Amino acid sequence: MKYDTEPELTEEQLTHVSQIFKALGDPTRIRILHFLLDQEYSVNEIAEKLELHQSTVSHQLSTMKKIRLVKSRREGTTIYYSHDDKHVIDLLTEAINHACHN
Amino acid sequence: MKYDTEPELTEEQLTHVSQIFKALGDPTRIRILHFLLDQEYSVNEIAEKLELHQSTVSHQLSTMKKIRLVKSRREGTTIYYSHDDKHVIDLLTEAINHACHN
DNA sequence: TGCATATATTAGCATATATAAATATTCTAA
DNA sequence: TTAGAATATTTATATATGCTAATATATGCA
Repeated sequence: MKYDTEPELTEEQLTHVSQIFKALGDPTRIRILHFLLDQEYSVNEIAEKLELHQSTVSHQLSTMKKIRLVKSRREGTTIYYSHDDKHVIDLLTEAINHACHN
Repeated sequence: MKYDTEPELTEEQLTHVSQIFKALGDPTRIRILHFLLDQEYSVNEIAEKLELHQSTVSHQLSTMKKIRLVKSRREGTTIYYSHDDKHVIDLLTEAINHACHN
């Protein structure tokens, strides 16, 4: 039996890649990330615009921040979020573009 | 309050895109898809090479087949699987490449 | 200090899903 | 038609996760 010559994935690669895809595998997180495509927004702005509970947005932002998909910036009591991984944004927009003409 | 001018994602786009990312968000499925990069393999070959239970491989292949990530071909009692969405393969390899130098 | 606003965290619930063992199905060959 | 091989399905279990309400924390201001 002959097998592929592709190099095996390392444990780290597997973990990292699946973590990112897992984060993108939820409609709510996709909506949030997509909303942050070109501009930063506060938690409340995101919640209002996307019609989500404040705690839901905060929670999902925190999960995305843990794996460096978004970053935050404080201004008084307000915290602005923006995306923090251009490559992930590229993956997302490519997937969306592909979903369009399909 | 001013909001982004990006077009809102449609329900269909959201569902489709999150479905694909969700499928890629599991290490076992990534290993299987990656193993199928350049060549088709039978269920047993995949199970042996990746050291997974036969039922696990069969189950994961069936979930990926449902959403057209893989396709199958029968030859006697053996069923060969291969990937069926070049674009998803591209997303995967891009993510892996990025994970390498990171 | 005390109050209001914005955000974060906690806890509970419901749902989803990954794995594995056991069983069933499908096909080939004798 | 019957046995064996390959794959699929069923069932059970454990784990993860998304959402919500409630509460906590942090900041700015009177």
